[in-house]
Amino acid sequence: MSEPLVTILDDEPQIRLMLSEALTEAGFRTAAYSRATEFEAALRKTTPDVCLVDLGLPDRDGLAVVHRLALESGASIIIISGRAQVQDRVTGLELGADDYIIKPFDPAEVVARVRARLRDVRSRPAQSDTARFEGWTAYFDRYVMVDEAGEEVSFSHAEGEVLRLFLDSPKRLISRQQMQEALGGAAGESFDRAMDVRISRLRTKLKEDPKNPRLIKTIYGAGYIFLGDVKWD
Amino acid sequence: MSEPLVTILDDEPQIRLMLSEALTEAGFRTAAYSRATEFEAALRKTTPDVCLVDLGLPDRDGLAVVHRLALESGASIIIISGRAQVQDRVTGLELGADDYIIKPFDPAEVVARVRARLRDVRSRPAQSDTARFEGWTAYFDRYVMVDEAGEEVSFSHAEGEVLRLFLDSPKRLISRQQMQEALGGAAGESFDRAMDVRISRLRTKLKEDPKNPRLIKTIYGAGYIFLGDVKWD
DNA sequence: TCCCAATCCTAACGAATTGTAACACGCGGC
DNA sequence: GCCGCGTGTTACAATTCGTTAGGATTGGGA
Repeated sequence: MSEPLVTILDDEPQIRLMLSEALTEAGFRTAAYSRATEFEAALRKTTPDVCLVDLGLPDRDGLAVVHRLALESGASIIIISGRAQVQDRVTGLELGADDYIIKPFDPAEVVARVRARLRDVRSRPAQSDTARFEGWTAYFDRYVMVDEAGEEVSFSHAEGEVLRLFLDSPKRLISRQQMQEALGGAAGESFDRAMDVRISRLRTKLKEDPKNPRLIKTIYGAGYIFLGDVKWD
Repeated sequence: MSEPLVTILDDEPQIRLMLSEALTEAGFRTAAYSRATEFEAALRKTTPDVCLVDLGLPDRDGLAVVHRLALESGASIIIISGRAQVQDRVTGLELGADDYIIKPFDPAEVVARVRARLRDVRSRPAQSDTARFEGWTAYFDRYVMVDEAGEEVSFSHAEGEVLRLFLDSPKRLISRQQMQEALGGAAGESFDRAMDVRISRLRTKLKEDPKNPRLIKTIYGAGYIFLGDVKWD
C-alpha cells in the first residue's frame, strides 16, 4: 500500500502551498484544490484518506461539502476555518467533521492532527513503548530491558508495573501509599510487604548495589525515589 | 450495549463537575478521577470509550498517562490542557492522543469532539483473509501460513480463531475473559485450560522458543499479548 | 554514644496461574 | 471396523508473585 493521500480544499493559494509542503515533508501524498466543484470532480477518481476543508469557499458552502463528504466517503475530515466561534466548531463537528482547526494555524500541528486521524482509520500502528535511562533501554511491550553492554534482562509484568511507575515520575518522591494504589493493592493488609519484594526483585535485575542503590533510593518512612534521567521514545 | 462511557481525569473539581454535567446531559455515562493512580486503578475494571485527560496532574506526568493509555487501551484519548504551545500539542498528539483541547474550553465543544471520536470507532478495516506479520503470511481461507523461508505450515480451525484474534488486535492485551468469549467458550467451566492448549499449539507452529516467546507473550494473571506488526492485505 | 522500636530488605516457601505432554473422544473417509 | 485428524481433558511441571520470617538499617531518645 502506498502513502496516505491527503487532499486540501482552500481558496487561498499560500495556504494550499504551506499545507502541501508540510504534508509532503511528512511523507504524505497531497492533492490541492481551490474550488468545491473541482474537488468533488476529483473525488470521483481518487479516494483520499484525510480531507482538509476550508469553510470559506467562493463557490459553495464549505459545511455542505463537509456534510456530503462525511456521508459518502470513508475519509477523515478536518475543517480549517477562520470562524472561531464555539457554535461554528460544534456544528462543523456535528455535521461529520473529525477535527476543527482554527486559522491561523501552525503546519506542524496540522501534520500531527492528520497523523492522529490516520491512526484510527487503519488499525493502530506500532507505537514504541520504550524508555531509556542511565544506560538501560526498557522495552515494555516485550518485557525486556537491555544493558549498556547489550545484555538482555527480562522482567515480569509485576516488575514492569513498578519500573513504569518510576519511569513515569523520575526524581520525584513516590509515597508507599501512592505506589500501593498504582499497583492495584487493595488498601490495608500486608500488601506493603509485597511491594518491598517487587522493588527488591527489580533492584536485583537492575544490578543495583544493595548497600548503595544508585537508581531506586529508599526514603525511610516515606517512600521511594527514582534517580536518573528518563527519556521515552 | 449501554451508553458510551467517558472518563475524566482532572485535578480541578469544578472542571470535573462541568464536564460531567455536560456529558451526562448529552447522554453519556461518565466517571471522573482526580489523580492518575486512582484513574489507572479504575481502568483495571472498566473499559471507557473516550478518556479526557488533563496534563497538569499532581501525582504523575499527564503525558505518561496518555502514552500508556494509547498503547494499552482501545479508547480514544482527548487531552485537555492549559499548555497552549504548538509544541505541546504536537507532542501530545504524537504520543497517541486523538485530540487536544485548550483551556479554557466550552463544554459544548468538548461534547462535540467526544461525539466525533465515538463516530470513527465505527470504521474497522474490512477484514481480508490474508495477513502478513514478522516474516509470516497467513492465508485464512486455506488454513495455511508460510514461513519467510517459504515453508508451509497448516493450522486448524481452532488455531486459526486464536491467530485471527491476535492479528486483529496486535500489541494489545487480550484478557483471558475476552479470549474466552471470542472463542465461543461458555463462561465458567474448565474451558480456560483448552485455551491454554490452543495457544500452546499455535506457539509451536509459529516456532516460538518456549522459554522466550517473541510473538505471543503471556501476562500472568491477565491474558496474552501479540507482538509483531500486522498488515492485512 | 548506645539502645530500641519502627521500618525496610530479602531468602525461602507456597498458593495460584500457566505450559504442555499424554490421553480420550468424536467424526469423516476408507 | 480401523485409521487419522482435530480438539477438549487430565495431570504434572514450570513460573509468577504474594506471604512469612528473620536479619539489617534507620532515626529518635535516653
